[in-house]
Amino acid sequence: MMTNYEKLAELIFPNIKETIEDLENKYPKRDLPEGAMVTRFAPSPTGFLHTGSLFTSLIAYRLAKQSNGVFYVRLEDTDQKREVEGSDKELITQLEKFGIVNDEGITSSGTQKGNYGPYVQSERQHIYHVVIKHMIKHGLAYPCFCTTEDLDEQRKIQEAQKIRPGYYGEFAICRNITPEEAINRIENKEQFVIRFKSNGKHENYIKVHDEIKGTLELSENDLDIIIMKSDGLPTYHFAHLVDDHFMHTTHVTRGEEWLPSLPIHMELFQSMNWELPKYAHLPVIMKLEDGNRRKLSKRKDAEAAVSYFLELGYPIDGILEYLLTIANSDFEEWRLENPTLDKYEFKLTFNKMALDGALFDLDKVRNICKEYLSKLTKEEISRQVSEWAKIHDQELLDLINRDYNYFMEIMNIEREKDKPRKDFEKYSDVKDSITFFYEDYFDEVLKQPLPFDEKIDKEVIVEVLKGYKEHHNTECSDEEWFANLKGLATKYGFAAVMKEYKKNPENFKGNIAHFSGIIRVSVTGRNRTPNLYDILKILTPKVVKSRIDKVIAILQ
RNA sequence: GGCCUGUUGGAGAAGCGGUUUAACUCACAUGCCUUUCACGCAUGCAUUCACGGGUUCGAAUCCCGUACAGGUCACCA
Repeated sequence: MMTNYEKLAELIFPNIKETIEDLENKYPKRDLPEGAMVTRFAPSPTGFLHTGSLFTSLIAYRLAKQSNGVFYVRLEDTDQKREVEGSDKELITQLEKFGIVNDEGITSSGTQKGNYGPYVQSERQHIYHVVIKHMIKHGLAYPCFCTTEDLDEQRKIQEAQKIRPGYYGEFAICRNITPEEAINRIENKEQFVIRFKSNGKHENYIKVHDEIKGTLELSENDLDIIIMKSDGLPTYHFAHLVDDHFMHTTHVTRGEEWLPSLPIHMELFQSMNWELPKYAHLPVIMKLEDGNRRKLSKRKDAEAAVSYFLELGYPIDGILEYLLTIANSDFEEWRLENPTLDKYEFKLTFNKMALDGALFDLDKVRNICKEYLSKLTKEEISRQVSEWAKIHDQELLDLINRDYNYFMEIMNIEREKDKPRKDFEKYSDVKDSITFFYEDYFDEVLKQPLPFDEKIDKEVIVEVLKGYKEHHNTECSDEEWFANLKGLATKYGFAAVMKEYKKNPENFKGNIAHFSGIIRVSVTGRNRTPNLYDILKILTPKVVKSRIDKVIAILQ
């Protein structure tokens, strides 16, 4: 003999034959070592990867990896209105660029992998319906026939009377509808949603535990929240219950905006008698505007989209290291003590996570990237720059490909030593600082006035250049070359020693800095460069002499 | 507006009742070194931990209030 609840459930879901038990059997407990964490990243396909999402997914990913657990990606596409075509693949592709590769879930090619799928919520409708059917049968959920207008009106009344708005208690009109009436109305084709029948009391406080924030006291949930929309798709709260249960998530990591809905989730899990996962509500990355903090916004802040960094060519590892420094406050110190270890040797912990969101600090990102790039070998940095150029800068790529070994030598200037240069923070900085190594670019430079020091007369410059050209020789050490340069400087009336010049500047035509500056400007077209000796050596004597001739010709 | 959370220098933060006259990193400033630059080195940058009160021999650390900031109150996630 069927109860009326059962009849109602049958009427709404006539085709659902599976039971909760069937699902439990289909998605058995994962066989994982003790302490392994199952985490997930659950984006909605509403656009490209946000810097904040990269942050939360990095944490989820590391938590799983460092505990030999599982990290999966589930697509939360239950809101068709906001969906952006193709953004799901884009999300995964970008995540993969950062080395965040999921064990299960959706892939960049549009397929899915793993035994707990489907990992796309719109494909899981059947599963949600099994659970909802069960809940209706057991009086845990009910159909609600209130229209959006009804709800709006009720909200207005509540606000006017200064009562807490929402669908609860006496305001939850449809919870008292008998199954018989509900059956009638559904048979009359009335639209409905399914609501959860809450047993909570708002006056009761419950202790909730968050891995990061600790134990908090929140009001018990008493809202009869919607679990299934009229289009048959689940709402977030319900999908969270079902998916994280059957996918056996151990730790739910999500933005802290979810904290207030934790009591809802707790009651949901409790009603099904399912084990509650652990929750970690992560701080959100902020931005300072007019003295106020606000969330990093994709619309207002270029750096909110991960693509910004990719396009400008910030090194992936630099970004990741930065995110790790804001994820765990002791990461920076660890990095200082272990400069050569892989960043993932560091173990992320909840108790070192910040309670509130850090301001996104581009200066610090820059510094970390500079530091990172300066430590790479010439092979590695050359490879990274050309990889980037392939996608983002054809002109640079052409330059590199003229002679890859030449390019590598340029990149090697003052590299691979104790105190390497730190002047690249991103790949897009490279082009401008290497163009003068190429003859056609240098000829362009010569069309503009050269930035010689104004204190030195043109005639002197020409004289010095002629003299230097005669003696130019880099077939020796840097020290020898510079000693020779000093000798030459003295010969032309320049002070070889700075201190002597400073004592009596009027006794000299200039100092060694001026003297080397003449060579520097003539050969590179600029007055700030890396070590001159290295540059001269790479350019070869032939090119150096030809450039000096060109400059002399211009000056005369 | 109700509820929740937070507030240590410009930024990230350590500290969680007594060698803290508040560590460290970034930024900034000054100086030194130096052939320019980039490094490097040195020094400076919170007499005080949002404010007010309380507990205590003793508080950034515990309690209360105020202010400010953030989050949340959808058939969005």
